[in-house]
Amino acid sequence: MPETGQQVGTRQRVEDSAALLFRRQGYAATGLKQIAAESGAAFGSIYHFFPGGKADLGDHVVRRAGAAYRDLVATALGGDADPETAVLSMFDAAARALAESDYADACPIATLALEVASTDERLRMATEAVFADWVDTATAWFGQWVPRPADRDLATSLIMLLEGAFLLARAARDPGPLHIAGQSMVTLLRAHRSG
Amino acid sequence: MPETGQQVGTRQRVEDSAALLFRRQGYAATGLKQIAAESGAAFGSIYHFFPGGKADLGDHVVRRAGAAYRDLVATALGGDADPETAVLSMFDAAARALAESDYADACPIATLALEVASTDERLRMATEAVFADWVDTATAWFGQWVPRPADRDLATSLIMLLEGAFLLARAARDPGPLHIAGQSMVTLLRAHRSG
DNA sequence: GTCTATAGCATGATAGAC
DNA sequence: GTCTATCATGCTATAGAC
Repeated sequence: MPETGQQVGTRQRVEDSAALLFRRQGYAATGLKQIAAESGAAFGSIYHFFPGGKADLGDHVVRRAGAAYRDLVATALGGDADPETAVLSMFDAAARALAESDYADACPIATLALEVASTDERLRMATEAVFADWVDTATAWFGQWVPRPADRDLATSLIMLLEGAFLLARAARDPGPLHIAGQSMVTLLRAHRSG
Repeated sequence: MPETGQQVGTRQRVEDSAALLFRRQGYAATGLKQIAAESGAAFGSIYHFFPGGKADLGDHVVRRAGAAYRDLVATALGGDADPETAVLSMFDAAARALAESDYADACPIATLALEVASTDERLRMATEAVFADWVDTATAWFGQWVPRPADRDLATSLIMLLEGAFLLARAARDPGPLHIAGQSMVTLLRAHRSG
């Protein structure tokens, strides 16, 4: 079934709306009826595309949004030749996007990940796979300038600082933490390049 | 009404159970009936002590658990004379506590903070106040060895690394991120002391 | 594939007996 | 202060017409 024209199918509209709502208000607080209303899909269509119900939809959304955000961050990092400048501009871009969305669009899966970590093993494993993918991607990027195993430690610290900064920035409605995180990341990179 | 003996009142049992459940499964997924059952209190007692209902209870729990966790971290940091050793042992203690709770007890307010950041202004402000209090406390601690304004940047990075590490560690059921975060924090501290 | 209706069960909140 | 019953509403999930 080839896509004719740029029309967006019902399934994708459902996934997009679910991703947006899970990101902004979390998994438990988002109802399937709200997703149906937001996406313009009939309630029954959700169960047509995701027979396993909410958990099935959540699993798909986590993996799809996770891959998309990895590409977004990889693009933000890859544009520059100097790694320190690239790191700073990536955190700046994240800060700008967060403020422009009225502090709603931070990490697409962090809220859900914390909610399900101790309550839903299937969704927990989906978030684990996404974070591992992000760390792998960042490890390969840092590997251009830093030897093992420091590349992986830097990559893990990058994700941790970004996630922690998103948390503080959303709670305070202030982009400041993201800029501090960027500076700290530059300091860590310098220490590992000279050391 | 003086406390006679070490009996724990109904109000505190409700707060304790709510704090535990909010921490492990989040705010939206935790029902008042579950809190009543867990604490052994009658359902109506919750509304007796918290007339504003769930939001009222959540606000109290966030501030109380936030202050308790600040004291816990401050104690973990303050025990040692050497700041680098103190930072490492604090992250080690956090890793141990997390693993021993089967990756359930990480930050007491992070899940709730992300859930309410864009949906409940009163609770968002409660989490903002708690994080600001933590950063202030850590800033004063770093101020013993590092001049302004680096003390505040280090304090913010400490909280961000701790929160990001908790997220990755819970998702992967692995304490590794907390140890990497501790090492990165030591690197940041060294850079600011020599620089 | 789309859409509606509804079952079965939870929720937050309230009223009122004791 | 404690406890129970209940209301109105929401949820996930299912069944079945079209």
